[in-house]
Amino acid sequence: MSGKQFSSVWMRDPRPAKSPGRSREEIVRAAMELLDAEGLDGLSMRKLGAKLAAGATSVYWYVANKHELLELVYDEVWGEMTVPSPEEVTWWRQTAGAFAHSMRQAILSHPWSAGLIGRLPALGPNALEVTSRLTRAFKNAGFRGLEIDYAVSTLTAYVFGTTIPQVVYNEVMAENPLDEESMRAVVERAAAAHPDLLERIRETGPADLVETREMMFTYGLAAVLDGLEARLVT
Amino acid sequence: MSGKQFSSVWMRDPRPAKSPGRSREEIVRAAMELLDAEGLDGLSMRKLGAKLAAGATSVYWYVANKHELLELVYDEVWGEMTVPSPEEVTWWRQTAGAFAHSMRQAILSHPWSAGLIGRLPALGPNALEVTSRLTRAFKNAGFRGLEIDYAVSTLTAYVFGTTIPQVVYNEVMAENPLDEESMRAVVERAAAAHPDLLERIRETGPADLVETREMMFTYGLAAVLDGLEARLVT
DNA sequence: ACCTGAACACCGTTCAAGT
DNA sequence: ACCTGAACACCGTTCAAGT
Repeated sequence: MSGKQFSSVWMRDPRPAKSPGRSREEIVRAAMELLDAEGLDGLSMRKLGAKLAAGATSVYWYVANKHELLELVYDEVWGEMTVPSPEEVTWWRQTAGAFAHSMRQAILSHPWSAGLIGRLPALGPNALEVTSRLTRAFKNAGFRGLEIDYAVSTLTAYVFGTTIPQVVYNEVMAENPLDEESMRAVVERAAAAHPDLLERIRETGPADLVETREMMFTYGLAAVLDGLEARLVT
Repeated sequence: MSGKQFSSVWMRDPRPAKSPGRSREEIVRAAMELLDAEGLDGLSMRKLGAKLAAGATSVYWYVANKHELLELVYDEVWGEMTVPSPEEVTWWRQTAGAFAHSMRQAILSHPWSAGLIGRLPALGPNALEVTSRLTRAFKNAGFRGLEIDYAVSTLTAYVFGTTIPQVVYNEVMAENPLDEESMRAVVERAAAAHPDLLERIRETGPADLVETREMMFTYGLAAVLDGLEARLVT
């Protein structure tokens, strides 16, 4: 396949970290600032070095390569997702719903993460923590055995699957100098061969409205949770 | 945000295409072969030129830049997804299920597409065709207004969300020289702080078995369709 | 232990020049 | 109309050398 070796950061022991010089945390923080400001393509090892007021290659002392660095920042995004504790919330649907919204929010806050999801495994400590808490929540709800896994992956799949396209859409809109009207003209021209789509677009209105997006997300989420609940009752 | 201009291929008129020299189709085909063989990082404009027995930059005559080329190959993946016609299939769940499986299969057949999903909009003719057919299918099923959009996006979200992590997982496994047992050791070490996850892993067994994956996909799909159906009946 | 600079092998893209 | 090669401005990464 893609010849290069992989080797995740999470599969090797980290540096001793004596602390006199820079730290891994500092580097990760700087990388995230660069990413938030300039997007995925805006992050280069050289720019990162410059931002740290260091030589272009000093980052390599703390991180084996760029791939590892991306794994680290990706896990930071997982760190912004929250799963309420059983003490805070009693109904499992409330737990699942709160998590889903926080996951969506984390990705929207760091749009570059959408470009990472298809390339990095979610194996960092934060990702594991989130998965673990979700697992416990579904177990407490009464799910058993494989159904726990089904529930967890169906829920996260829904959030990924709805949020990623939205991030992409946001970027197209942001980077295109088209005003709203001519944008719509382009879309309609593209959809001209598909009257059904045209009808949908006309009826929906501008799909970039925040509330519309939020509503669609919440509605689909309810459908997914309903489907899971049906399995729970059976 | 990410300073660069965007401008999708689908938003500008294509070259006249007189046909004496190379063609856009030929280029797209060669690019896909390169991608299938070497993955996303294996595709460079220079290598593509070489594969076409052409100068390194001759591709630029047919395509404005690499981003456009990626949009074109991405839409080819959409071209491999199928939505059964109403004549072939009468029950909407059958249509949705057949589509979901073909979508999953298309992504698994071209793993590099997983790395594209978070970066490109699905605005090509094939993507529109698929979306249009899905829209009609849900409409025929009795969905109305916004619920059609909810249904379409919930379904595709589920497929994206489950298939992408699987592709990534496959790649980690393929590129890691770890045998199955030491791989498991790594995972268990990582999950040591999370007994719930450990239990799940132990109970599930090696998660890379094709049938296990297929089963999980089908099960979660049923849950999603149940959730949609509940909305349909109401 | 940590950081540097030079160097290597690659990129994507532009453009004047060829046919 | 199509293709080329040289050139530009960037990459990620290695490594000997510094402190």
